[in-house]
Amino acid sequence: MKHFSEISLTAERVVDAGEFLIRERGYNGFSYDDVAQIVGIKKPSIHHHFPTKSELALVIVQRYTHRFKESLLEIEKKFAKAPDRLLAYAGLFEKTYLMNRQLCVCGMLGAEASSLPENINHEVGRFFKVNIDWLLEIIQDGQRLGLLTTSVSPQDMAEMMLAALEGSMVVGRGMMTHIGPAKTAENLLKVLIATMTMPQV
Amino acid sequence: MKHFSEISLTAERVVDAGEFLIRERGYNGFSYDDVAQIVGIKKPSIHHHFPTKSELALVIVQRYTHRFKESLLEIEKKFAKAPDRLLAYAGLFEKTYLMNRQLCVCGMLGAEASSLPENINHEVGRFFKVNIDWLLEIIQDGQRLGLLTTSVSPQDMAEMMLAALEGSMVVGRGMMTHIGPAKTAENLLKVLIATMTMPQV
DNA sequence: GTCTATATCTTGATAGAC
DNA sequence: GTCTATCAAGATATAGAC
Repeated sequence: MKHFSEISLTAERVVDAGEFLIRERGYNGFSYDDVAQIVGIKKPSIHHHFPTKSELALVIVQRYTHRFKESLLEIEKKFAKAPDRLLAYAGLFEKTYLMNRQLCVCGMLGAEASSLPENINHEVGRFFKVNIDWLLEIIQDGQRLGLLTTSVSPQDMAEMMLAALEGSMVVGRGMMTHIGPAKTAENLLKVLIATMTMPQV
Repeated sequence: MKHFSEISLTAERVVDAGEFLIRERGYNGFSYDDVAQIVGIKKPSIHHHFPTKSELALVIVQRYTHRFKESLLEIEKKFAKAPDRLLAYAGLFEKTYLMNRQLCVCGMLGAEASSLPENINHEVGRFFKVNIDWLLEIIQDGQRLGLLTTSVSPQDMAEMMLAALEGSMVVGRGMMTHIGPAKTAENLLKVLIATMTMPQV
């Protein structure tokens, strides 16, 4: 199977369409014909670029993770303090969520995990690990500088943050309120910003 | 369509199987044949009880929400303080999540919303509203008594809590770590428990 | 690379006998 | 209520011409 960085222009449009459909309807909710209609070519042509659906999904997730990592580097360049970086991080999810409430590719695939090919699950796990690891570093840095509370371990805080963001999109889809990743991160940050902790009686 | 409280014994087993399959694979990930095999009758018999798939799903969500509300009342009886109630609340999700990482029915359907019949989405929205409303009351109570921080509005805190719990199951599915609703709630509570807030310099 | 044609299987759903 | 038989549609996938 080809790496996502060396595929043709048409193949890239196929991946674009596939990513959109996964965000919108999930792996079990779209077909090769849906992809074909978006790209504007026939079904067998999609198979020419990606013989099986799982191969297509795999490339979609790999490219998604790769791009996400690039965005994380940009955030580190652009923002210095942990709270600002975390807000910008939430902005990555918010960006696509604002487009018709599109889910995170791996949020959707994570939910569907039990009915997905194992190689896809593995790749989704990698995405989450990349996220947790990055958050971990940012949070450790923030705690060291006294910008974030130390009442929760960096690992736990990272997991909590990711879970809250992924969940805000899922819940937001099912409701009419304005809940979403940006708002959720903003509120979460309010309680994660370091304060002199003196438990009440 | 019959109300879930007045269906036959067999129909109830169909709903049981359907709920399990939605939690496990999602609406787009199971078929009437899957249900039939679990219940131990043939496909047309399933149609006899629930003519269409969306009707079945609707009853599943309605019963799910009803049972969830009952559990919420039990929590209020059993626990007095807001933090304890919130931990018990997370326990409701943890209970099924421990069984092979089963998702919340509405967490799954919320993710799939864009490819679901509108009446199902409406019912899923109702479930989330029930949750937010209940959390809102508990949190308001906790804040009044000084048990929970007031640095976030009750509404925002309720949404954050629900999002974090739903998300923890989605992310937990895609990873090998022990992330899940109970652990997430525990950590979230650590930063939501009221403290004398004195912002650091 | 793209197409038409086709194979094969699964899906949600119905007809009608018991 | 349950079954066998069947349907029409849609799914993933392949063969082979252009």
